[in-house]
Amino acid sequence: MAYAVQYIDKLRKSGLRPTKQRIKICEVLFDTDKTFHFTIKELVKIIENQANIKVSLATVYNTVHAFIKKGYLKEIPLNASQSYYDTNVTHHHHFFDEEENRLIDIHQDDVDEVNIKKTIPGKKIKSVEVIAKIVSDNQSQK
Amino acid sequence: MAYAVQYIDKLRKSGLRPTKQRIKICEVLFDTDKTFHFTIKELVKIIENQANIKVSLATVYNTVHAFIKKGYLKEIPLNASQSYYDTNVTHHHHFFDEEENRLIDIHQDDVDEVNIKKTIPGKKIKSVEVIAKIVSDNQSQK
DNA sequence: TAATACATTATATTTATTCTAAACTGTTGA
DNA sequence: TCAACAGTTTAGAATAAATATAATGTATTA
Repeated sequence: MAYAVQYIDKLRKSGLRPTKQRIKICEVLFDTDKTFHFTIKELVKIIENQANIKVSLATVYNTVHAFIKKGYLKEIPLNASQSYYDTNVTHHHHFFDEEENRLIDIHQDDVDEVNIKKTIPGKKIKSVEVIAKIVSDNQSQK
Repeated sequence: MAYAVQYIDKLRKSGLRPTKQRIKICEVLFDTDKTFHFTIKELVKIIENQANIKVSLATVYNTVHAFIKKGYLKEIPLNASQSYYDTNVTHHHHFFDEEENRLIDIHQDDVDEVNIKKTIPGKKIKSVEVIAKIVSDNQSQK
């Protein structure tokens, strides 16, 4: 309950009324120093395991999307059957291990700033994401 | 028919027998200087409009996936409901215009080489993709 | 050219996501 | 405080992309 006030604020700023379910979602997402990656299904499972509150898929989808729109969460661009989300909304990038279906953060400091020289008339860049796919390194040859 | 021999070769190297349908798919994908982006549905539509050959979704999926595995096509990492593919398999990046659901190439020359300092034990980098989301630039303030 | 192994197809299945509509709850103002 | 309203939750239905299935057809080979 420590952060309830913040969560109510976050929800209101996202245009959502603070309800039991939504506050529970906030607790799972933001009640820790550590950021993490998740899918909707995983988030539902975490909530089920942590609380005696029942939350429907629809509510979770709605809330997550509202937070993304507001910038409190980020969707990670990937070619996976499910969408992956990130509680870390600071500027950083990702490794994606397709063999293990695992995402790993790459800190901003570990990549030089991506500087794109090309521009598109009437458009501005909203975000720049680097996705580096990694695979098992079965001994470099020789 | 000009490139039939190449296509048969591409198919065989991908572990596929050259059939009418698959050669038609090759013609649509590779019978031009220009590279392009496509979804499976779009590809099926192009084939239907160009040929009197009927090709099922399943065949198109199978063939496209075999080509991706072999490196003749690339899948573009995105959060869209459908998968987007690219006939340009050279090293380059993309703008994604979410408002118009449109992909635009960014040539290698228009981005500095992305140099990732972090490494993951036992893993090597297979590919590095930059996705820059763009939105309408409704006048920069002031 | 016959036998075999692989392909094609229509259709069914699976699964993530979105939609719907009925029941419920937070909010507002009297 | 409470009634009325607007927004919310939910189970289940709907949608749609992608994959699987199995019967029929075709390329390959010896």
